[in-house]
Amino acid sequence: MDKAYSPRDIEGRLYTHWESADYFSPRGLGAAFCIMIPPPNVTGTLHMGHAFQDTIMDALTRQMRMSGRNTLWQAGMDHAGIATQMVVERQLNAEGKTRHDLGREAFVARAWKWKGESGGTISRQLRRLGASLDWSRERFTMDPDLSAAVTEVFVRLHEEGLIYRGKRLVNWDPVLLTAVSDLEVVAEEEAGQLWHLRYPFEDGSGFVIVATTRPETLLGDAAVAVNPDDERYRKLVGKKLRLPLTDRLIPIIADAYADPAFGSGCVKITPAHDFNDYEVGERHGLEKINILDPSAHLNENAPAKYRGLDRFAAREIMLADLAAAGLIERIEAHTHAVPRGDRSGAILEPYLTDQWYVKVAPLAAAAITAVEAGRIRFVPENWNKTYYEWMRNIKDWCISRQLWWGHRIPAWYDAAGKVYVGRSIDAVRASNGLAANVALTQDDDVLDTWFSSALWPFSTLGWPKKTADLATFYPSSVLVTGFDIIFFWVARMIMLGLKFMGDVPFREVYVHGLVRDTEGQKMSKSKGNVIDPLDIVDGIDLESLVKKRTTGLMQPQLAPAIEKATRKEFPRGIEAHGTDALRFTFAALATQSRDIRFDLARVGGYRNFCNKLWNAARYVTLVTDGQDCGLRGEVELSAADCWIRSRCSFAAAEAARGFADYRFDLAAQALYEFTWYEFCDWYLELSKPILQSPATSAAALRGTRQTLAQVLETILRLLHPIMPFITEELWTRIAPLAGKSGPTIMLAPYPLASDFPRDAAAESEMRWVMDFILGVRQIRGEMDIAPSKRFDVLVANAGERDLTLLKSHGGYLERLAQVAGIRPLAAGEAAPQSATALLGEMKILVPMAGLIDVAAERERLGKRATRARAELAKCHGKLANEKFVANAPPEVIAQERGRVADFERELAQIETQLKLLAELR
RNA sequence: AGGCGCGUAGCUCAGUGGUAGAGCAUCACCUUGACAUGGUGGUGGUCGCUGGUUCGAUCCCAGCCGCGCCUACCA
Repeated sequence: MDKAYSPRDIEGRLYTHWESADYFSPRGLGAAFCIMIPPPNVTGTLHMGHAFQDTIMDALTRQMRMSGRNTLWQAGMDHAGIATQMVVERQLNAEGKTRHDLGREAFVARAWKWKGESGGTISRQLRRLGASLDWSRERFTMDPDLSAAVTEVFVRLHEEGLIYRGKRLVNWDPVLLTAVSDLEVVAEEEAGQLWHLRYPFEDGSGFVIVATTRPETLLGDAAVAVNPDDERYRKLVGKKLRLPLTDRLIPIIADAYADPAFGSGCVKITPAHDFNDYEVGERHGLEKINILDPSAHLNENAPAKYRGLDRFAAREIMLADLAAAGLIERIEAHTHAVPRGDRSGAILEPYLTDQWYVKVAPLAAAAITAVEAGRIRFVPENWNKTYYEWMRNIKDWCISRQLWWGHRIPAWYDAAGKVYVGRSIDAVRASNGLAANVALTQDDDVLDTWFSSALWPFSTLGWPKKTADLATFYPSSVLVTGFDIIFFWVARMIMLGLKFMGDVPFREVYVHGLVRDTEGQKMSKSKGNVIDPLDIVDGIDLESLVKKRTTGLMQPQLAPAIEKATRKEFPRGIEAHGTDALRFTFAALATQSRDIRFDLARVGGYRNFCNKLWNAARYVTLVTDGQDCGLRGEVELSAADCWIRSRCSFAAAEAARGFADYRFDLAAQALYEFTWYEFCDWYLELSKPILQSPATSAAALRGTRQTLAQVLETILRLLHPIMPFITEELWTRIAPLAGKSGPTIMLAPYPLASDFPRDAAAESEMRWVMDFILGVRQIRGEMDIAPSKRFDVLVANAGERDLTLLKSHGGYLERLAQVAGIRPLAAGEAAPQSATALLGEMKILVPMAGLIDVAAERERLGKRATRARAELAKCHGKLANEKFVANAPPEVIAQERGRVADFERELAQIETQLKLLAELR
């Protein structure tokens, strides 16, 4: 074995082996366990969020697979309507073309071609991460059978009246030229202005003042509203106003929507361009005057002067005209939320169009009940509040998109514009008695990507066919997701799963935090703080990293700042850490927190852990390979052997608990600590004196060798879900030594706490041994005695147990404490001038002659005395409090009394010692 | 405006109604025969602030300060 762990050499080889051996497919005899991967965008590349999430899913999947469950991690990808279409359009733009130059059919063909080229990227990256997805079942949301599921759901919902088509205001993206759902709107506070405009009375007797942030919309005004309770304006209701810049007259109406406290108390009502105004317009039967075309240029309903102008150009000219007419009362600075499209970044317009909607309320009611009844459990549980909050206020879902890439809406129109919904054009003709010669044209729109995503838990398993897979794997066991898509995806899967499968799509939803950079910033290309997870795995030099971060920016002017920050943060680029170290880091970072600040230093620490494990295995191999490991023959276990076996049982319990509670951080920590601090730091060292002593019996040799191999083999299995590669590599070497066999660690059983016996006696015995060693080390460390310096240690005041333990463990003590010899003081023998450590009643003495400076030892003891006195005072304070003694549970009081005794003894001994030092000076 | 969350060592984070922990960083010593990606021993915290409940609060409750996220928004 090499001296250092080198991940690069093994990762690719092992993954290929696993996949070709078909280890990822369901095979366990136990109950089904299923996770549906949140399908990544087909043309996407792996980012830190994916890597984190997929590590968690893989860890769960591997742990369950090892535990004998019939385990499926469903693979697949999403067609990502808008995102993919934008990418392909950008490619076309680079060629100087638009999608309209190609036409729909050719454009869609081009998108498929791009899917074919780029669609493999992310699955290759997932393989690098060690993700044990069942690739043989990989699905794509636009596969024929998944598309059929989409159509089926659409048609059935339509038949039940839960999908309808209607003309109403939607959030319109004038750049992408499509409607988007409420969820795709991001409203950010932006600095703007509030224009206070004068609307003159028809009779010229004055004016009212209205305020607006979008003055150009006045061309679509249908009224001005005042509050019915507003004394100032009550008399004006019904009067007519002359709408500026037009020749139209609009009425003053009374509506509670107008807030008397805001501005003048008068509000302009533009039913076709504002969601609130739309409602007011409906109440008052106002005309909806649409003044914009789809690209947000003013249309034929605007006065000729402004017609054809972009909304913002028109605004400037109109403001100038208003100013010239003396109709601007004042202008004030005003910050307000501006709605932008989450993909395009364009300012959205409320726009009057025909769209398809899902009537959500009935679906939401069942979905709320499912969570309330505990049929779905959120982890951490608090997320159900967020879920309820949204579900109880949910509005109808606009599902049509004016795009070309996606599932075409299964609706056809005849010449008269009558709409027919059906599974196919033939089905439509058949069920409506339409002859073949009746012209039908299909709806041009496609469905929101999230519509097909919502079906993912059952469409991937063959629905609407009643398949064996559906029977086995639906509902899936757990959904692993970020809170950012609870509304987009989780809620909709629950609604449609309940509707079409009659059961929840998953039993639990594990909601993890979002990966951010060290500063807590969201990682994004434009911020230039993105880290490619595979660059952590393979390493990347600084120049390549700078280049990666600064090319292809939407705003190239940011490049210098990004370059500077990158050079500062990673002066030497990023070292290679290997997949396992990255995965372990993700597991360790998987706390319940919402934000996960990614810290590269931590990966370094866990890379070291990999190396530690590697070298532990190297040692175990060295001392056991070719030796008798007790697989046959008599075996005798030492106290140390029993101790580490007992500790291993605890570690297995901790790991199991961590996995069961989705506390991967705690599982990772428990395994890290057991492996490093107990197995490596102590047990491997304890094994050396045993294995090297000529006095050790053959049975005891077998016992220790067997324990080394068995505990290490168990550690490997415990760690495998988090660190699949190194554990597999080492397991193939270690398993035979531990008497285990099998083709792969992947299918070896996950360890149980009951695999090793708990042994309280051995634990207490070894506690004594370790405390002894620590006591001597502490003196050595604090007294600056060179590690190479051997000295004799005396013990005083040793009890019977101390003497027994001293006798049986002398070998460890001398070796691990690096001392020449240990001997109890004879009866009546005077202790030489010594530095001391305490172990219960017993004193450990390190004679000072030639080793220790009196002043230094006095200082050291003084420090300890101070600490002990402070603790003692606290304990005394508590015990002096009558109420404490009266109310605290007896075991707490007993514990407190015990502490008093301990500290008092320690203090007394320290003081004796100090006095001794003073006398001998 | 409503909802949710956070504030613990220099940094990133665990944690518990009764001795405050880890990783990284830091200091000292050490090329000991698994590992310098290592070993040994240290340094470092009035657990955001103020009250309350309690025998006892970093933990529970209330208020405040600071920070963040989500939802809905006054034109």
